[in-house]
Amino acid sequence: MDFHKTLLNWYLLNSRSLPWRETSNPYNIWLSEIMLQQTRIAQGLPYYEKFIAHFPTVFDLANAKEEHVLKLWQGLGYYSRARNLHFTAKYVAEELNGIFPDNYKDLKKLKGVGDYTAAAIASICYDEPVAVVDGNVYRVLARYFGVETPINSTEGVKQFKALAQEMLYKKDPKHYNQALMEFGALHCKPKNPLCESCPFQKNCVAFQQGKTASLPVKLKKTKVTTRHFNYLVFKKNDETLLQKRTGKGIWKNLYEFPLLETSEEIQKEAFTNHPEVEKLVGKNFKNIRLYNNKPIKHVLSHQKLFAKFWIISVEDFPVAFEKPIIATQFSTIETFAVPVLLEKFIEAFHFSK
DNA sequence: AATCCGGGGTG
DNA sequence: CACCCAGGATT
Repeated sequence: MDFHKTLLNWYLLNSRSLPWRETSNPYNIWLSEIMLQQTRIAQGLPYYEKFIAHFPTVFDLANAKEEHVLKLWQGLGYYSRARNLHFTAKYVAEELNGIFPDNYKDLKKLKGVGDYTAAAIASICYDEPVAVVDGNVYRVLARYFGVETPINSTEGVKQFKALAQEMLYKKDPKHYNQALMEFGALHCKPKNPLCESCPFQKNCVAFQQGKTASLPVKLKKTKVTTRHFNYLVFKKNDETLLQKRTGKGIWKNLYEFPLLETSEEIQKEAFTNHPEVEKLVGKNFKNIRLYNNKPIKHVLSHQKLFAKFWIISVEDFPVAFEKPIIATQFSTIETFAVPVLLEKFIEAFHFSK
């Protein structure tokens, strides 16, 4: 049996019911594809529902404030996706009359839309015969054909892209593409794939040669740096201070308490004597208490963060900040987009005490 | 070509 | 703990 026939038959019996499968509206498909980049469906699904409810059309998204978009994106990670999403929504609404490009080549010009996403939208919305190559596709093809080229090498990317395009069932790219990804996600899983019930068993090189567990091949892992964050949680009656993260680096355009980063974990005496702290609050160390004696560990893809939250009670807020600062009632913090690390602190910390 | 960018699930 | 997820942008 042909590969595509077996695949599409499997898909017919095993596909999940998902909201973006009920439509061919490029706005919905685009939104879902951006959200699902490096993100599991279970994690992205509630965000998709939330965005569609708040922004039914690309015009609604274009007219929103970036702050609102980031707030709704909060917790999903890779926040450049949200910023690019908003940028592209404005572009499509204002420059393209709200009409998305209808082909792979032009879709790829949109900010935040790369090879994968352009192929997904083009095939799903417009039946263009372009193969998607995501993590699932790499895995299924590497195993089925026994390809040992590292999937994240330049050579591997080229090879798998060509292979995927060659295998593509051009008469129905929309369902073939989704079927291949769905098969990788549900059946040909990274760990414990369901080989015993696999319809490709007979022709799968990895299964025949017992290589399933070692495919696909991937080059090294990224090295993780460690950082130490000290958050200054000012407390003036029911108000506190927030700053917006700008420039490069993590959490761009999200909010946080004023931050003092140190090269090592810092204890109370060193903290109160730190020049930056003295500059802000003087030597009034009696008003400073440490919320968590043990640093809170927060892991990102390239960084391991250790955070201490210092509660600083004041009668007047300092004015010596270098970056713009916002005074807000603690109960109003929830309107700001903050990293999950801070969201957890805010939830646990009872500001009135 | 390498590195950066989140957060959560899985084994 | 290591690995992965419906990747893309930047350097």
